[in-house]
Amino acid sequence: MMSTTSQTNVNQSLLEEQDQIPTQMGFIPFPPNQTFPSLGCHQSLKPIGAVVPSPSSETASSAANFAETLLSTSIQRPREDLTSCFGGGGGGQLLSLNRSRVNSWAWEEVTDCLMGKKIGGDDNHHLGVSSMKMKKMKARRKVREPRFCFKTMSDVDVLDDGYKWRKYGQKVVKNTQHPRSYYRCTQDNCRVKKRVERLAEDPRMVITTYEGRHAHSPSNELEDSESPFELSNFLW
DNA sequence: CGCATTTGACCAGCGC
DNA sequence: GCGCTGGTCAAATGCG
Repeated sequence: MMSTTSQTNVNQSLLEEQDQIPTQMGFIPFPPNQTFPSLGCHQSLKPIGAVVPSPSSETASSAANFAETLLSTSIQRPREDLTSCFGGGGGGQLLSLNRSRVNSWAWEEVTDCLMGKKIGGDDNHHLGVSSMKMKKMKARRKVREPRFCFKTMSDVDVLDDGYKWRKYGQKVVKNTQHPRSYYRCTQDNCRVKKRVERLAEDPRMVITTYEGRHAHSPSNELEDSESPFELSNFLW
């Protein structure tokens, strides 16, 4: 457990660190005193902000809507507040507006997601082994899912979010001392992935990035009395 | 023995 | 065109 004072300090330091978020996504700080029950967080886990694909000015309001959808399941936050986080309120410079070519796909698809479109159709299942492998190799670069990530103050790397994950890779990325871990949802028809890494500047901070939508409910029936319903809402 | 994790290799995308 | 980097695969290994 950490005090409110130290949590505030963390939030302040985060505002300085936002430009160093690896994916250069937008950052939405959570209210210091709020917990994030829909993530199934333990008390030791302190989500302090969410990161979404960096919005351009014309899509800032959509980003706010997106974030609102994600966050409204567990915390109450005025819409105007969110909008200001994305620069829509003027002076709310709480995120990096760099929209690199690398993550532009993510931003566009998040927008598609907001519009209710289905993305990432998965019909390439019946292929010969070698060609399938090649298809996979190519597809894995082209087919991208909407992403959402957040920072968490935690001793443990992997959040207990109610879903079962299988680790499929680990990589030391440039300019970081801590390896990035890659996880995939263990459900057969679920293609959701997540990446977990620690901030180089502050190893106490864990950045978890979710990619894709869950096509099922959380695997473990949460004894958590909070609200499994909210959980499924949040993690798609 | 079955499942999860580790880890080296491979590939595609990107910048120069 | 080449080298670097991130993301993924899959065989090897570990663990219950």
